Amino acid sequence: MSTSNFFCSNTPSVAVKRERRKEARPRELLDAALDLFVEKGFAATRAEEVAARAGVSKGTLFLYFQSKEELFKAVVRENISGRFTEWNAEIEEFDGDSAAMLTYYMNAWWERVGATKASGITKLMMSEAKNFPELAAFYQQEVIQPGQTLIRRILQRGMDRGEFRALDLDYAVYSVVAPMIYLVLSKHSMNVCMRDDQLIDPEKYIASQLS
Amino acid sequence: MSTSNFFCSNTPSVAVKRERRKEARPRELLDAALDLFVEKGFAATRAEEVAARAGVSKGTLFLYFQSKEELFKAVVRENISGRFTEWNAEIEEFDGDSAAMLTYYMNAWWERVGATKASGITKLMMSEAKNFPELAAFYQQEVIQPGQTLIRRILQRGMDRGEFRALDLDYAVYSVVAPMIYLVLSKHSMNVCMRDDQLIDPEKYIASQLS
DNA sequence: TACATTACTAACCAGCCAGTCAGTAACAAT
DNA sequence: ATTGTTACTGACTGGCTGGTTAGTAATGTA
Repeated sequence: MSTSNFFCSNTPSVAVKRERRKEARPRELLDAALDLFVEKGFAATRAEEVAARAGVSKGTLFLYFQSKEELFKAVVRENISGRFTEWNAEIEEFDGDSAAMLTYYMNAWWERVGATKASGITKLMMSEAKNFPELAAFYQQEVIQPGQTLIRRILQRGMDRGEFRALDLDYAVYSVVAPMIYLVLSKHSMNVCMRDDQLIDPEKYIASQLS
Repeated sequence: MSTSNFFCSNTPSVAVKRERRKEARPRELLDAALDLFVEKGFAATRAEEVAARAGVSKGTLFLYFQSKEELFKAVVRENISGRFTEWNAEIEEFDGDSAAMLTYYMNAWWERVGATKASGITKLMMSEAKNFPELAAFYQQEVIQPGQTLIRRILQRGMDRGEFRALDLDYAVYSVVAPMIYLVLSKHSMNVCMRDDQLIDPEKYIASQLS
């Protein structure tokens, strides 16, 4: 204790100037949380660490988000499920053939989610779903359900317009999703053992899946 | 407290008869550990739980394994890396053409590892490697390294005998490994969203990869 | 039966972390 | 300046878990 008093005059120059920015905090916290969740997983990410990266104290984090799980849900909404309304709208006004539409959406998804940090969430859910059933349920109904519905609508459109043959929808949806999942996993899990030139070229891969 | 005293005479009939079975404990603990690690991941599996499933107390677990990480390493040795010596030996005496050899080994791997609980270890490492660098290093040199070497030997044999065209070995090894990884992941991560009839048929899948 | 050995247990400790809250200081209004 | 509001902090709590150890009881021996 005497020590801490003795030295405390050395460091106060770095004394953090406390700021009040109510508007900016949530986004900054969400950004920090996305980074850390993707990097270390949900369980292994400590709340204090998220707060520190966002430049606030742990207390502040819990001022804006009720719990660590709520923080995670907010990250998912911000980066993934929030986009479904936008995409569902785009479907209405798209007027090419359905194969082109499918290609467009798969590439759009890759650009806006697959290629970004957000895709780490997918991998995270796969590894931790069992340990956090509530989050798994949330993800199921907030991401998987809407995603499958979206693809189903495109496929249905193709069948209605006579562009696709009659399909078992459940199976066909999976055929569309599986390669995208594979892309994401190879991006997030196999980087370690792959050289740059071994990385899959997403655009070619998507094209090759649409035979 | 009065309550616990009050009721304690009800349950002692189930009083566990303590057994001394020094020989059997390690295997029982390893089996329990494999189950739980695969089911819940490394970090989320509690030592006491492993002990309980093996029918001993936590103290006993640490009597046989120095730490949780050592327990994990032992599980990996028991279920994966222990088999490499056996397989390396088999290579010597195999006398078909190298394509058949490759098919044989991929199917053998699927039967003895991929299709069993042990394949869950692969998924586990992918999700938790970053949080446990020492385990990652261990897995790298105990599993990935020998595995790649094994495949390399087969490919090299094929090239030496003029059965395979000249290959970039690093790349070719990955081409062999990737589909197996995909098989394992779809087995452990996508069961939730796949119906039985959607599950990939491993044998056909392997065959289709060998074009 | 008496004694020795040791596999096994259960209570305990130390450290970690999500979540809380009494207090502090930044800013606004007057 | 003075006062009021509230965004923000950091010390604290309670619960959990990896690892330890003093003690207990199962088994062998004579």
